[in-house]
Amino acid sequence: MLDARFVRDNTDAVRKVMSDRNASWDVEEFIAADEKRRAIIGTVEALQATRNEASRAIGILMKDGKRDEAEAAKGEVRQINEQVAELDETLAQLEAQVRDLLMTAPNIPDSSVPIGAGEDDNVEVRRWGTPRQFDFEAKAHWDLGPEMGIIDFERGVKLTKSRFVVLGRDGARLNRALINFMLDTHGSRGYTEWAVPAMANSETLTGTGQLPKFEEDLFKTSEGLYLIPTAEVQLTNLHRDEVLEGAELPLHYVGYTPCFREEAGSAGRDTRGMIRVHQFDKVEMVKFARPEESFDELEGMVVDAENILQLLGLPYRIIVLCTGDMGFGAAKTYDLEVWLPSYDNFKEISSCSNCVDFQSRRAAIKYRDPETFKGSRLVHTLNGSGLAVGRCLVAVLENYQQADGSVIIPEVLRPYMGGQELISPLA
RNA sequence: GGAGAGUUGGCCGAGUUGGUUGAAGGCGCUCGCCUGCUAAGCGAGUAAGGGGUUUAGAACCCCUUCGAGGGUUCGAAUCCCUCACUCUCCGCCA
Repeated sequence: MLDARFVRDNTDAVRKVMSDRNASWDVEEFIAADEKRRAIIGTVEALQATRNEASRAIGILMKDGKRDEAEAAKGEVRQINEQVAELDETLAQLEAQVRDLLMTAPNIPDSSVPIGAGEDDNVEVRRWGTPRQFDFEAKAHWDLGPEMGIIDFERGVKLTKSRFVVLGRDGARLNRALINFMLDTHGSRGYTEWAVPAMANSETLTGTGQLPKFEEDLFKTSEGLYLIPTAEVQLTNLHRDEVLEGAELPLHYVGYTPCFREEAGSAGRDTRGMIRVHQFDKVEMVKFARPEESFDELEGMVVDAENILQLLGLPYRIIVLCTGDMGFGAAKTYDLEVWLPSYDNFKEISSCSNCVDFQSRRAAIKYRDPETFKGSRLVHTLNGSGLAVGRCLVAVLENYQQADGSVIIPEVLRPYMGGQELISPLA
């Protein structure tokens, strides 16, 4: 959520930002509604002030036993209340309008973000590793997995529906090994681990920005709860409506959860394999930081995500998303893209964003630091995948496959698989 | 799922015959004093959100908020209704 006062005072800047972002957000409508709203608040509060005073006077009259005078004053107050009730109705409408507008406005990109229309304008920052040259015909995971008996697309459909997958045998173990490896690695670098519910209520989803605008992307239960699309939602909302101590910042959190996405509107994209499915596993990093340090923390978070890929020996590149391609709540986003032979290209495996105060304003996450300022201020929140487990599994299979149909297990994962070095093809 | 008790400021905790109670007291925290340092002690301050004024990184004024929402009333933390959550007992169950 944007700061209403900021929008009010920087209409031109906001207008430009919205166009940079390809967002159709009506600045004029907001300004008009907000102005009306504030005017009504003024009159309502003036009326309330006189009413409060009159009420107090009645109390004194009653105490003094001046019944008649008190009764006369009551009528006057009743009239004021009628006026207030009437104004309150229009005020409620205006407040709803202003809130809805504010809730659907995307975040303002940081000045360092490249301006661009879409994904073609994203800028590559750096690369690591060299994509392997295969001296045999490399297989895509959607062929390799079923042949090895470790990915079962058909039974995923049978059990649930399309875009759900089953992992079997060493595929299931590899998945679990990846999760534990990622959690342990981040844990050893100072991230506190959490295990959180896979379902969340609407306040939680509103706090991180999925609601109200993106409800169609979420699975909803009959009780009005939602399946989480990412652990970011839960890890960030851990501190909703809390005031953190400045001395304990920055906080570095990590958690593993399954993630659920409707993928409404992505029909036809990445339909083969398990790149885009309704349920996938992900290890997520979340940080709470002071405003002045949040962009440094973002760089650090990218390094922590990279570290996983480097330890796994998977080639990747890093890009900065341009204004037109950034997510709703982000002020700046780096994507990590891993090399996938089946795509003959890099594919997103992590997205690390600094949301600055966009989420903390919605979720009321603040911090105090008496040495530096009075009262409390909004913290900055950051989140990043560390990493998407399913896509990582795919990357391992495809990049480490051998001519005989087996797959070498990266060394760092072997301790998590009982020392096993190889996933063998089905006999 | 059934019965009962509860939900007050950063924390603990008073306040239920409705009326200067946004709320006693304590802890914590901030500033000052005192002591050779620390501790103890003394004094002062210390909620959030919103609107407005101004010599505007600060100050002042007003409104709202005592789990949430609604109702009664001139006036509600205090009375009534609905919901959520917590605790205790019972039932059920990984």
